[in-house]
Amino acid sequence: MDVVLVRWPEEDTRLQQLREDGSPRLLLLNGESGPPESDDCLEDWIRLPADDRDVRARVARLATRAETARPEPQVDGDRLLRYRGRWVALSPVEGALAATLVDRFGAVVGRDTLARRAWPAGMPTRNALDVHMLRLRRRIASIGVEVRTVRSRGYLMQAAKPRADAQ
Amino acid sequence: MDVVLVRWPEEDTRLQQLREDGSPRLLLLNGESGPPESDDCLEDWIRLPADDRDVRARVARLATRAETARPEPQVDGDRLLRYRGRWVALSPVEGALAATLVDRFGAVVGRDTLARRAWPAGMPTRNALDVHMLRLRRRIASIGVEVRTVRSRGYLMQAAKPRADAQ
DNA sequence: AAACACCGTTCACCACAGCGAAACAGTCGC
DNA sequence: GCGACTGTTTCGCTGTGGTGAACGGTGTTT
Repeated sequence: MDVVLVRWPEEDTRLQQLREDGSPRLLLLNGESGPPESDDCLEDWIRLPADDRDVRARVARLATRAETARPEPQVDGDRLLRYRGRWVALSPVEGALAATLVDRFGAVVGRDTLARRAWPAGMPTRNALDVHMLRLRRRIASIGVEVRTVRSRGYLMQAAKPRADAQ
Repeated sequence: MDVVLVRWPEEDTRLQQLREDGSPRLLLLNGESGPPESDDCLEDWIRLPADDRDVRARVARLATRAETARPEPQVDGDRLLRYRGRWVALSPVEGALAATLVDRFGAVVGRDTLARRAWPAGMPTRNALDVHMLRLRRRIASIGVEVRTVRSRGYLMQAAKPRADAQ
């Protein structure tokens, strides 16, 4: 999503509209005007004149926040798992598992739920799910998605976080 | 909560600690150093020299965000203890104990109350509660929650503060 | 003050179940 | 025939809950 640059306070009307839309925005403060009060994470400001790198850094940060504000991946009709511009092709079974996990992204999905979706007629072996989950994990790691185990409850899909513990 | 001012890049070590703690922080950039990459809403930066009003404005904004973005932890249906975007999976016994403590977050919960919730039929051993409380403590430390003992009264769950005045 | 009981912490150990992972084999499509 | 996909077996790690015991701090009794 693009970050909108707003001169302030000149373009206050435009700012109000952007706030309502939830568009990420960077306010460029002219002269002596004080910074506006807003605790919205998608709004930032900088006082002019400013280093061009600093402006770009704030724009980039707002863009990242706007991206991560809705970080749900999706599985399209061709069994491509897409996430933040990247994608991987999945096999039929993996696609079914991934679709189920994406539906409840960030929450736990039970093993039985996953099994019914992947094998409506019944799971071939108790261990089949584990093996396919292992293969799914290795694929989606390349696009920054991970599946974590919640013992005796199921699996949970989330954005891959570099740090270990907790997410 | 107080916003911490950090000179950057000089105090990088301190910055890492603050990030882990989830403390709101304002980076004061010296000279030519570029702004750090972080999309955390509780982190902001400003280039020195800066107008004092601007620094105060950014500090105030961070403080507001820190206030509003401070919910209580929560134990969901799958026994995940969630807190400030992070989570850990709990075992059944730990989940029962954590749920009881979360219900009275910040207040003391008696040992008998905890024991009844975890073992409705009666506690197996005398120190079973202690052992499970020890395990729960170690687990939840990773997401910034702690359980403190109130001798002969019970236990109290709260946000983990890396405070120096303890002990 | 010393002895004591009480309370809580921490560790080591065990048995069990869930899950991970490799290795192998069968099937299908190009 | 080759590679991708899938199913199956086997081995072993690790989480889990329970138990006993050592350790230490605290307040009370003698």
